[in-house]
Amino acid sequence: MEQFYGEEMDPGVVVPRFDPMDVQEEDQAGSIDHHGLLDDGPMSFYASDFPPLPDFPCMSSSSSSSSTGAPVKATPSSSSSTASSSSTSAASWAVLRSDQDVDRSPPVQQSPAMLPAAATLTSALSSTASMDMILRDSKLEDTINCKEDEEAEVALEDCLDVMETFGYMDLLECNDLFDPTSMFQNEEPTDPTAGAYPVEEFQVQHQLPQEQPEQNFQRPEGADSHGPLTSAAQPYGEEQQPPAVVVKEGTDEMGQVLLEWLRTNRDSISAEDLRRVKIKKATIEAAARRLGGGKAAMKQLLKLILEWVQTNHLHRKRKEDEAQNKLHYPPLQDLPDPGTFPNPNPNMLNPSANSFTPELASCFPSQPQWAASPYMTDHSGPVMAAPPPFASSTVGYNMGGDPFSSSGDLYPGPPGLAEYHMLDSPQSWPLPQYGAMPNYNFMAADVNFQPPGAQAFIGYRNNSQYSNFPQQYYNSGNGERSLIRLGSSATKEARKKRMARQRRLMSHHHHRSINGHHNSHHANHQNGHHQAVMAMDHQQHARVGVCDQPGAAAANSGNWVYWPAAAPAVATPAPPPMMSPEAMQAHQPVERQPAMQGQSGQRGQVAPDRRPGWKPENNLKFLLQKVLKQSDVGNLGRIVLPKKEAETHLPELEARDGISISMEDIGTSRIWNMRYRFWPNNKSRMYLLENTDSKILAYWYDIAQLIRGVKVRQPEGEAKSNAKKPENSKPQRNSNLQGSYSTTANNASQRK
DNA sequence: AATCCATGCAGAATC
DNA sequence: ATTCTGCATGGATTG
Repeated sequence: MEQFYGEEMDPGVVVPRFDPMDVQEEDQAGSIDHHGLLDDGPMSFYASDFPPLPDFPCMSSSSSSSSTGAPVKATPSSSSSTASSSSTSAASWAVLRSDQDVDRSPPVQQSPAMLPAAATLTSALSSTASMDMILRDSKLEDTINCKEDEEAEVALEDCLDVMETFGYMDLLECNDLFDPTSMFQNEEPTDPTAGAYPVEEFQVQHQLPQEQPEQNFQRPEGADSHGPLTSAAQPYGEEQQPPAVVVKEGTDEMGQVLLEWLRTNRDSISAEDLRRVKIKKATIEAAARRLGGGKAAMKQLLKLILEWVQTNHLHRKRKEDEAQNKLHYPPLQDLPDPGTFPNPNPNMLNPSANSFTPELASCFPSQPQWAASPYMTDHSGPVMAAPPPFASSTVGYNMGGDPFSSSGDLYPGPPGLAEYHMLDSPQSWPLPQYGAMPNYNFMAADVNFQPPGAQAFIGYRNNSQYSNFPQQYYNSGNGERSLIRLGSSATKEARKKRMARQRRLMSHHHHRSINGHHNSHHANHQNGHHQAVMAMDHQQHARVGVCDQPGAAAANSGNWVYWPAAAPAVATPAPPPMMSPEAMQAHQPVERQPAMQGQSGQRGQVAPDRRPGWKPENNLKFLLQKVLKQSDVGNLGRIVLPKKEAETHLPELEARDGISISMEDIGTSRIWNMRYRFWPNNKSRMYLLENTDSKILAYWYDIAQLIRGVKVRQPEGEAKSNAKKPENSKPQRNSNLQGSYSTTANNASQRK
């Protein structure tokens, strides 16, 4: 549910009830035109993710009909939102993407030996998702040059953005993988269509002594001899000619870059290292396009890739060295015991394989974020839903800045290496893992992690739900197995950086809208002009959001809902973890984010809708929405739901007492327990969402926060017993929802 | 006319 | 006395 109110309105003006039909186009256009923020900041995805209000297929009649007064003229105004949500969302998105791609990706053509590195790459690329995607080529160059001044710092973050872009792009959406090891293939490219993928133009071949006489790649011992590098990575001793770089016509510059890089790093980078790097062609293409396209872009991209390879490799080597000397160092923390619990991806427990050493990531200052992700313990907090057994030990990174939780303070600080878990590779989360974690509550902070399959969530209990986040067991030290949420960008340092930059950006935007925001905010609060949205993915995750801006209703053909409470236009610093709602409200930026289409977009293009916020949300299925009425926001703690939408998209209710639903706050990971029920009304029903007490609503209003509900699966047996029976001739129910709700109230006696 | 739904209000439950 | 729960009413909307 979200609040809507006009922005940049004069103080004290009573905000007419929002009529999304009147503002959608202008709002969108205005937002885009005036702010040009489509590509800015991780926060932007909030707005972007939400289709326009009128486009919701289930737009409650009350929403439009209840509009009173003159339609709010959409002003290309500012919007606000908590930075926390965006941060967390963005951070989690990478996880989602990474895992989500598991499903989509056909069996990756990787040899087992390649998996770690490939996974590392994938995760590393993806794990930058929490960063902005501002990309400026000039700054990228600065990044590559590793400038140290402040401007360079920004540039470096932009560099990260580039890498982030990699992650955002279809890393694994198609089968075509760019294999850097192809650079070491000794045969000429045979595929005439290879030219379609510029990167493939790089070909490193043997025997071009005139170009690369001194190259001497040492093949690591024990390295497998198969794979694309087979011929290229043949052991060659000092007397052998090393692989040489063959620069095809038209790729001289890139070839030179590669050659130079090879020369520079020949002592630290082996062919084996390169062979392990696999990037999808589509990703390369997309990244190149994002960099401006053309050879220059490819050159930059190559630099980035090579830098990454170098960094990763150096880090790994360093870890290996540390491993050799580990007896000299006491363990920082209890390391997960791979033997204690199955870990589908040993890399998850191998920081060296999945993380970067910050100090080594000289040219990628953001990499420490990738590596040092101290996944914060995500406490469910004193919410309606009792913390599940493992909630307190659930570890995750939460930038949410939940004013009601201490999640922000749970930031564990520099954790031991055991907690430096990089994003896992798509391969890291096979289906069985989900089934193996019943009753673990996992608080998703923001973005959906799309589990490999719906069946993976079978067995969830009430109030004990998996978030759509990848998770990883680890030994908490007390014998309990805990879950590590695989997030990204979790270091304090990284957060400081982001916040610093976001402050700068905020200062740029804040002045334009702060007055209008607050005034309108309160006005709407008083008038109950809020927008309620429920959405869920096609499996078991539901969301309830509160939006306070009509602007979210930009023209859009989206068919799912991810409604921005008040998406900031730019990267916004996460509010202090313990910030009070009031403080958070004041803290909010007020730039309104244009709603953007969430599903369209061409592969490889870094279109707005391809940005991190969208993809995960594509899994959401619209449920319903309504403009909250005064009675909805009163102290009765109940919201009347549109009957049609409720019956269509929500589980059919056998008993009037309905079922309980756990909704997750997207920004805070807080779980709200609500009850979905109905009242008999004449010959019909009234569907309500109860337990939406004033505290929750106030919370929503104050921070304009999006509430996401994560539906709870009930145990299989219970789910079966509660299998919905057709009642009368109700509209077809969403079968996907069945079993996703607990039915604690189903057995409640009818009161009359 | 049928239906939806916002909300007032009565009765029950609780403090 | 206050709060909670649930029903009933009537305006608004839809067909």
